[in-house]
Amino acid sequence: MRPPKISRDELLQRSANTFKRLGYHGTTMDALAAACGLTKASFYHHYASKDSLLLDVLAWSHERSKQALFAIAYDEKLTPRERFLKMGRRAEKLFRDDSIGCLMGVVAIDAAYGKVELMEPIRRFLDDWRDALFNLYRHGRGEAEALGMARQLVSDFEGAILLSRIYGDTSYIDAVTKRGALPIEDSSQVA
Amino acid sequence: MRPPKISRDELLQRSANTFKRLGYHGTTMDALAAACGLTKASFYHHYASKDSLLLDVLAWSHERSKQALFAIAYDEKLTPRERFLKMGRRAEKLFRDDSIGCLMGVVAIDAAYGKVELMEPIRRFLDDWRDALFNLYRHGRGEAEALGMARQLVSDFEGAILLSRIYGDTSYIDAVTKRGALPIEDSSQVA
Amino acid sequence: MRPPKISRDELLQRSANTFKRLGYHGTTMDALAAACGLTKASFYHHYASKDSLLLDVLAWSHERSKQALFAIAYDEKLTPRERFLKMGRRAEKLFRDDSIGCLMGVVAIDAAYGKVELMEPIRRFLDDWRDALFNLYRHGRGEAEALGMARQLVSDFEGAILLSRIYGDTSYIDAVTKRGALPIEDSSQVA
Amino acid sequence: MRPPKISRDELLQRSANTFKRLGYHGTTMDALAAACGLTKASFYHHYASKDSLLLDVLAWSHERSKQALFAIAYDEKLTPRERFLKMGRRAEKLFRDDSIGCLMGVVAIDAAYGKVELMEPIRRFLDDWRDALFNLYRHGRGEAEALGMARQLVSDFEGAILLSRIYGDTSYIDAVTKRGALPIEDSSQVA
DNA sequence: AATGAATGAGAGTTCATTCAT
DNA sequence: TATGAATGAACTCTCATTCAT
Repeated sequence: MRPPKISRDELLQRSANTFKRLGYHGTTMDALAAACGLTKASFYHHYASKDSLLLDVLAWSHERSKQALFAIAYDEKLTPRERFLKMGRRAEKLFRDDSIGCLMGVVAIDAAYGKVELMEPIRRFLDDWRDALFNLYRHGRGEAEALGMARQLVSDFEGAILLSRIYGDTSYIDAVTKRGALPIEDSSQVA
Repeated sequence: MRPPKISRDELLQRSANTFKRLGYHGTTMDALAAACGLTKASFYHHYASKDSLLLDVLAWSHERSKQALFAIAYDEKLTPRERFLKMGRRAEKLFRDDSIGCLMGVVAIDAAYGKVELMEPIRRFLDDWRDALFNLYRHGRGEAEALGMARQLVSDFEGAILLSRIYGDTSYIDAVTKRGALPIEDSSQVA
Repeated sequence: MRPPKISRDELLQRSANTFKRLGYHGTTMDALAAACGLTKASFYHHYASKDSLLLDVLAWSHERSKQALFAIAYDEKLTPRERFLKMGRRAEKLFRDDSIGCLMGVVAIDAAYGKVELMEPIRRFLDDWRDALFNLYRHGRGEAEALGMARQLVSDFEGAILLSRIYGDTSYIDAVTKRGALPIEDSSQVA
Repeated sequence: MRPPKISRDELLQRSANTFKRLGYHGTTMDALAAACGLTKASFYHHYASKDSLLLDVLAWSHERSKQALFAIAYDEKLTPRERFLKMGRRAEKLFRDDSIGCLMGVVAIDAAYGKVELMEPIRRFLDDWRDALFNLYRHGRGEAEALGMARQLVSDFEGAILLSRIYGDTSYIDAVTKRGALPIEDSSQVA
C-alpha cells in the first residue's frame, strides 16, 4: 500500500503549531491539511473530525512537554537550581516553536469556554507543570508554601508567554525564570 | 426615526463581554445582536462590520480601564501601597465581569496573529497599564528597575487572569496583587 | 422588510415534490433551493436542516392528503360508492403531481430504515388513509372484515403508485380503484 | 495471486441486501465493503464502480427470482393453485431476507428517476413476474383478462412488500397471496 | 487480490453582510 | 432605526474512486 505522506507524530506537531498560531476557530481544516502537505480529504483519513484531532493534539502536546520540560525537574544529575534554569531555557524554546504561545492557553481562551472535555486536559497539563516546579521548591520550606509558589510560577509563565507573543519578545519568559530561580538554594552549596 | 433600543455604551459593554467570553472567531454577529437585544440586521445600524466593532470595543475597553483601573495609580489621595492594593481589587473585579478573562489577551490570542491594527491597540493598553504600575514602583529605586518590575507585573496579571479563567478561581489575581505589593514601601511611613 | 420570495406553503409543496421525485438522499439542498427559487443559504433562513424540513414536509403532506383525499370518505353528501370513486380519481391526481409517486412510500424506502422519527409519521399517514377507507367498507359487513379490506386497499394503492411510477402509466391506480369499488353497495339503491 | 476472500455470488447477495436495506444513495462503498468483509479498496478489485455493481446486482437478483420464484409457476408437478400458493410463500421469504423490501422497488424509487439503464432491468423483472402469474391465470379465461389480473397482482405484491417494510409485518404479503389464489380453480378438481 | 493512504467533487451548514420594507 | 429575508463565501465533513505497495 501507498506510503503515508506524513507520520502521526509529524502531523500532530504541525497541527499543534497551527492551532497555536491561529487559535482553534481560526484554524481551518484546509490550513491543517496544508500544514501537513495533504488535501483536506486526505486529512480526514487520519482524523475523523477537527474536535477529535484537537483532543489528540492536546494529549500529544502534554506528553511532549512532560518529556522535554517537566522531566527536567526530576533529573537527579542536576541541582534543583540547575534543573530550574534548564526548565526555563527549555520553556523559552518550546513556547517559541513556530510561533510564540502556549497551545493550552490558546485553546483555553479560544475554544474551551464551558467545554469540560477541553478544560480537563488543559488543567491536567498545568497541574503537571505545577507539580514539577513544586518538586524544586519543596526543599527547605513547607509543602503549602512550595505548592503556592509553584502554582504562581505556572501562572507567571503563562503570562510571560502571552506577553512575549504580544510584544514579539521572549525576554518576558527569561525574566520569569530569573525571578523564579532566586528562592531556590543551590544544592551544591548545601551539599 | 425611532430612538435606539440600546445606548452606544451599553452596546460596547455587552459586545466586549461577548468577545471576552467566546473569543473573536467564536463570537458570531448573531451572538452580539442577541447580547444587545437586537436582531442581526439592526445591529448593523450601529456598526458596519465585526472588525470595526472590535476596534471600537478595544478602544472603549481601554478607556474604561484607564478610568477605572489605571487612574488609581495617580490618585494622590492614597499612598502608593494603597493605590496598588486598590488596583488589585479593581482588576479582580473588572476581569471577572461576565466571564473571567482580559479582552486584550483574548483578542491577542484569537484574532491578532500578524494583524498590526489589532496588536497596536492591545500593546497600547498594556503599555498604559505598565506605566501606571511604573508610577507606583519608581519611588526609591532606579527608573530601569522600576520599569522592569512594572513590565513583569503586567505579565503576571495577564497570567493570573488566564489561570483564573482556566481554573474558575480568581485567587490567582489576588496572589499577584499580594506579591506585587511587597516591594512598595508604605508612604505613610515615609511621609 | 424585504418580502419573502416564496410562501411557506409553496416552499413545502415544492420541497415535497422534489423529495418525491429524487428521494431523500438524492435530493440536495441545492436542488431544494433551486426548486424554490432561492439560494442554498437563503433556504436555511426557512429551515434549519434537511431533516427538520423533511419532518415538516411529511406533516404538510399528511395534512394536505387529509383535506384533499381522506376527507372525501366522510362527505355525507355523496354515497359511499361515489365517495370511493372520487377518492380514486383524487388519488390518481395527487400522486401524479410533478412526478408519479407517494412521498411517504419514497421516504419509507429511501431514508427511514430504522428511524422511528420518520416511520411514525409515515405510519400515521397510512393509518389515516386506512381509516378513511374503513369508513366506506364498514356498512353491511363486520368491523374486522372491513378493517382488513381497508388495510389491503391502502397496500394496493401504494403498489399501484409504485408500478405507475416504474411504467409511467397511472392506469394501475385506476385499476385498484375499480376493483376496490366492487364490494361497496351503492347506497342509492339501498335508500 | 491470493484467492478471493469472497465469491462473486456471495458478494452480489450481500450487496443486494445492503442496497435493499439502505437504498442506492444511502448505501456507501464503505457499507458494501464492510458487508462483504473487504476494505473499500479491495472491493474495487471486484467491481469497477458503484453503478456497474448495481447493474450486476439487479441482474443477479432477477436471475435468482427467476429460479426461486417465477419458475414455480411453470412446475407441472403442481396444480396451478398449488403453484400460486407456493409462490406466495416463497415471495414472503425472499422479500424478507436481511430486511423487508424488494430491491427492484427500492432502486426504482431511490435511483432510477429518469435513468433508462436502471428502469429497463426493473421493468424486465416485473414483466417476468407478471408472465409467471399470467401463466397461472390464463386457464379458464381470456388472455386479456388474465394478463390484467397478473399485472395487478404484481402491483399488489409490491404494495404489500412496501407496507410490510413500513409496519414491520409481513402479513400484508400473505393477504395478497390469499386473495390472489381465489380466482384460481383447483386443477385437481378439473383433472 | 488485498489494502492503507490519497484525493476532487460535492454535500450540508454557518457566517458576515446586504436588501427592501 | 428596526427587521425578516436573501446571499456569496467559506467551513466541516462525506463519498466514489484512484494510487502505490
